[in-house]
Amino acid sequence: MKQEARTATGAPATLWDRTRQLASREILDTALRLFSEQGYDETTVAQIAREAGVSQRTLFRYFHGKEDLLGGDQDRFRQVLTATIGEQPDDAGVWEVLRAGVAAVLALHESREQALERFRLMHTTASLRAGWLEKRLRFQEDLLPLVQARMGGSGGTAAVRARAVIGTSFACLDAASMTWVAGGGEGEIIDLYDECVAAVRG
Amino acid sequence: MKQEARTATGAPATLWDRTRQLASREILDTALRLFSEQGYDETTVAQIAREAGVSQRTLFRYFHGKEDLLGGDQDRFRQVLTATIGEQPDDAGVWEVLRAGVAAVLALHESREQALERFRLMHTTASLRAGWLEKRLRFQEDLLPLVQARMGGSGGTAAVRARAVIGTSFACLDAASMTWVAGGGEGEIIDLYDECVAAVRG
DNA sequence: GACCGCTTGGCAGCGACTGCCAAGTCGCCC
DNA sequence: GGGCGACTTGGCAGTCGCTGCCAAGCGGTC
Repeated sequence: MKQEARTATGAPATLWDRTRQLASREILDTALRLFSEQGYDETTVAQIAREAGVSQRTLFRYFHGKEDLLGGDQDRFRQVLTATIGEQPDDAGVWEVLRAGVAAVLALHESREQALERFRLMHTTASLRAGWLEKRLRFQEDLLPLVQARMGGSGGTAAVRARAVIGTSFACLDAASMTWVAGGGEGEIIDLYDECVAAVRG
Repeated sequence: MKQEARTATGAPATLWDRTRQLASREILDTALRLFSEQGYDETTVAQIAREAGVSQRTLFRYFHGKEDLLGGDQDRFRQVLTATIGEQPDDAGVWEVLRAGVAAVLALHESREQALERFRLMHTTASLRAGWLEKRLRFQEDLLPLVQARMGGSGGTAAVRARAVIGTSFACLDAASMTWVAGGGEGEIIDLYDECVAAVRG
């Protein structure tokens, strides 16, 4: 499996790439549909593969695991997050920087409905939630040097404090999205996030 | 499998209970030893069962899953946490209350070495970390009503803010324990925790 | 000593996931 | 356009965590 090549227009170059992209979408859509209809744990990978028209073996070549079938590409997630935070102005505070990162990540969802469904599944399925939290923690470690550089302060304890601030930011995102889902998708997640940060720092 | 009965002195009543307790310890010790020696993912449940002298089937009757073999009984965890937080004076602030809960949970470890080894395994093994984070999130939901009652404030948004504060507290515990492990177990976790909270609220 | 209840172990089976191998398809170059 | 090489696909077998089921064994009690 090769890295996907694209032309300057963003359209896939070869037939292979086009089929690959099509298959990927088909699998992703099928998975989200089945998860919504019958629940995550009640849906087997074999069923998704069957209904998407690929073999189970191929499905596992496209995605690293069942969890990846929801939420899609976490690499893109990571890229957007680190890029956004990296390109913030130097004089911006840590909290502003992290807020920008959160906003950028939230903007990745294609539609409000899709975002709601994904968050709903995530917060109601223990195994999914665990997986998400784990990935999240890896993002935190990625962000550590970036944030640490902005915090300055005394050397020895800089890492702890940076970790704490990043962890808090994500915890606020969790609290916000959870509440957003509980409220049926009313309002904006980022507003809830702001309220969370205010409550913590208040 | 029945609930374990104990006499007034705390000693197990029947022979069955005593053997059960012995088997439980044997399994737990074997698991921790093997995890330390060869890693969590590299250790199979079958191996633990074999070396502990029980069948695999019995092991799964004692513990709900492989994850429970590290960190032991999360019910006790939950009990201590909610009890400690519940019995804090009414005029104590949310942050003090949560700090007391964290301290009580940290005090549950039998020894410094055991705590260090557990945290080390937890923070270096992705699957374990995921499981821990998931349990943690369930604790957060348990604590939600207790904390929310203490925060008061305007009704509509009380839940979000309570979730954010609890999440932040746990995030600080994570940051503290991670840094503690990275430092080889130097100093006290609770001090690092305090520094984290200060950094966030500062 | 006999009966009842709880525990134990083995077996079969499911679901996620991986390595391996053979067959098929695409792209490119002669 | 044919053929070669690169890449993808599917199937099979196997591992590991985990569960349900059933028969056998042991502890406690009358």
